[in-house]
Amino acid sequence: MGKATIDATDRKILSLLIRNARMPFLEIARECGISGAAIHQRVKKMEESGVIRGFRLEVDPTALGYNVSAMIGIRINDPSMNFEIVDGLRRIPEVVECHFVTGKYNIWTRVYCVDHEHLMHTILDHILRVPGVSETETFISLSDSFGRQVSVRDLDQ
Amino acid sequence: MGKATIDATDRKILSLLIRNARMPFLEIARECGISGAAIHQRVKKMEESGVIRGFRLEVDPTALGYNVSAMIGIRINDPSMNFEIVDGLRRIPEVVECHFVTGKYNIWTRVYCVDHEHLMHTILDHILRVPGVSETETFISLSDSFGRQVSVRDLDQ
DNA sequence: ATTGAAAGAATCTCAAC
DNA sequence: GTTGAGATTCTTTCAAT
Repeated sequence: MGKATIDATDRKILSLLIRNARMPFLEIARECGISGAAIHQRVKKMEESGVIRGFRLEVDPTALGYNVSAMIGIRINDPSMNFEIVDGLRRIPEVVECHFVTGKYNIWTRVYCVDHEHLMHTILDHILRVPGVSETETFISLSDSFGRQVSVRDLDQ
Repeated sequence: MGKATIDATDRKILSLLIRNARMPFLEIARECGISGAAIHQRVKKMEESGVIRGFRLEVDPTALGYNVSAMIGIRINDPSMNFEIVDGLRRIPEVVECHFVTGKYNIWTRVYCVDHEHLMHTILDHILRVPGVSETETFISLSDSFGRQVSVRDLDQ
């Protein structure tokens, strides 16, 4: 478990909100067998403690015109510039994810682009021009098979 | 743009809901300068057309006890088994993302585990035992620098 | 598509346990 | 932590434009 203490009721609340983040607290209350006020209080507490990072809309990228997605492994030539490099990547709107990783790449990113030309432009004119970035390797995503949240079952059992 | 037609008002609605998926429709209505009923109707339409995939709670995985995340590139030995392999991966709860990609890996996944032992167990006893999977390469995520949705600005302009 | 109106439902706070 | 009650606000539908 993490630093914040999460009980079975909290886990049930989380699992319901993961399915539908707009589920009314009163409906959650009926599912959990406690009052709406208690749900309200527990959700607020989990927001404050950081267990809940936010309520997000999931949008189909293709509906917004983003038809190409790719994973890009990045090697950097100066480990002391980590934060500057991430900041540089953050300024590129096509880059939607960024992680430091172990192994042959130093940074792993995911980008969304309109088409292949846009992807090429994003890599050559933006990612490779971030100071400190030395090489990239691109894996074009042919289809998203699935994406979901971590499971909320009780790991302590 | 995608198949569904999205105008500037829809984009504004999406950008507000991406920030906070529980934002009341009446508040969105005030921001957009149209009625709550119109927002309600537009959101419902975007849900039906698939532009909106869902309203999701974003949870901090470490709060649930998942302290290790990794990207895993997978090579498969039988391209005709694609769907069976994805189904096999879907049955592993630790696998939260799965995409077909071009390049040296055929499938790219992301996993969340409690610790390194759990990660090793997940790879050796679950992922590598999915029929059709031949090799894996693991990149442990040292830290998530950022993660966000695609930008909703108008690409047509 | 958008609107206002109206009924029903939900949110949020609070004093009390 | 939990509760019920109450004031406020939101959701949802619908007939009309």
